[in-house]
Amino acid sequence: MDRAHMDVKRRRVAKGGQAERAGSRDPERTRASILAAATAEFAENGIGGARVDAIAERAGTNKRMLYHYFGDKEQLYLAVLEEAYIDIRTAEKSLNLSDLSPEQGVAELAMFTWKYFLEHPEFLSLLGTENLHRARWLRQSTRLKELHSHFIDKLADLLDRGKAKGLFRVDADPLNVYLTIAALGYFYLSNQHTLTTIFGRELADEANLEAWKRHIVQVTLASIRR
Amino acid sequence: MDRAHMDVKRRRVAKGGQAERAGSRDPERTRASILAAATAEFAENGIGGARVDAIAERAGTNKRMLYHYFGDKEQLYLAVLEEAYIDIRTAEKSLNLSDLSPEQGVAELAMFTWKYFLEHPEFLSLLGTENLHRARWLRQSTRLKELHSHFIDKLADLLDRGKAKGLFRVDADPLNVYLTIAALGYFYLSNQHTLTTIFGRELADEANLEAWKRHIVQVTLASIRR
DNA sequence: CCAGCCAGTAACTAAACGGTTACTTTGTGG
DNA sequence: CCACAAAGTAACCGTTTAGTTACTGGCTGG
Repeated sequence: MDRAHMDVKRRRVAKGGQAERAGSRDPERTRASILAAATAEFAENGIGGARVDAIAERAGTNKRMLYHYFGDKEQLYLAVLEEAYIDIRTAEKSLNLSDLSPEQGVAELAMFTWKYFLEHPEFLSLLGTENLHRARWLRQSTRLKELHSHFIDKLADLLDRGKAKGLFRVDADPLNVYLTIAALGYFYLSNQHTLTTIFGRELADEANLEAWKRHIVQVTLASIRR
Repeated sequence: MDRAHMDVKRRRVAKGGQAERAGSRDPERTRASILAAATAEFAENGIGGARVDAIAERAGTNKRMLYHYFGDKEQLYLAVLEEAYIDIRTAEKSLNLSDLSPEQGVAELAMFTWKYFLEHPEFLSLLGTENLHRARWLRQSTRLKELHSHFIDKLADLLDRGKAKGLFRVDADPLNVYLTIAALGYFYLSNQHTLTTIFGRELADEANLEAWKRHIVQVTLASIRR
């Protein structure tokens, strides 16, 4: 056999759109590939419906590696959840609300959140799964408790500026504002399949998505304006 | 054995709060008991996590009866889903919006929806599960397609009365109003576990629940008022 | 009054599942 | 250059799972 002489340091190029498959002898990539495959599998099937064999196959590797890197199915799920939260909080950091007027800042936060939810359906799905289990894994996670919401403070500052200018109600609460934004986006997207089936409006159509984004901004601002 | 002489037509009284157990020789009750047990099991664990054995045990019967009445696990899930939708639409019929002023009517609908969600966590959970699977079973269901939303029409009438009086914006859309009400209630309750963990506010506290109900009413009205 | 049918039980089965074992391959430092 | 550790493979294992079989008990109508 001369297979040993081939494939030296040559790495497979990831095919567009698909999760990267594990390369040979590249632990970093194998780990990442398993995590990506697990994210998709857990998001599509929930924790009870996800299959360890399916994850290994999607990752282009085998179960042994999955257990090698992540311990067991539950720890792998936790790693997926942690990564998902870290990703959104990291993305939120790119928002610079302090440069904007209070109204623009709230509008920007609402549009950012909407866009993030729209582009990351797997995040919404994982949230749903985690809540089904009453945040059992999230509560365990030490990593995520620290993550907290430094970001609620930034929103509080924004609201305070608006209150000082007499634009916003003095009782406007930052967590309530965020919950309002998140609720309107989350429900529309995560429940779109049952809603579309029952009410017969194609919620996923471009025009409807755009209209709902405007609706979120309008509603959020209306709820805090004096 | 004289077991045969006991238990004649004597039926077990359901214990408070718990799902009724199947009685002997009472097909109606056995069926209902399996359905109640399945509702709880699917709501707690999702479709992939629900166990047929667990359902049979919770129902106080055995698997054979479950397959006898419902065919298989998926058909049982569909029966649970159908019942859950029929229950909420039936409850909605008790709302008499036409007797109220437009503003009172919208407020009443919002409070009704909130109360229903609060008292039926299993319904929220089943919605989440069904959406995870892209409404796969709901779309199959012929029973539910007919159910539709006769109720959106009643809301449209209410809005029209408000528009005629110059109270509501002429572009206020009934489906959007309902989505707004449902979104704010659904997200707060179904995601309460992750939200409470991350943001450290006990969303399930009585005072917070009451405040959020008022928030929903206020936000909904603010979004349609001229 | 009993034949037949329906409710109900328990033990079983084949397949799928999460997790492990025994093994091979390969890059790297002494 | 080779010993060793880490990466990777595939076949395997015990358990759990959805679904079935073979059976019992008892109500009902002819």
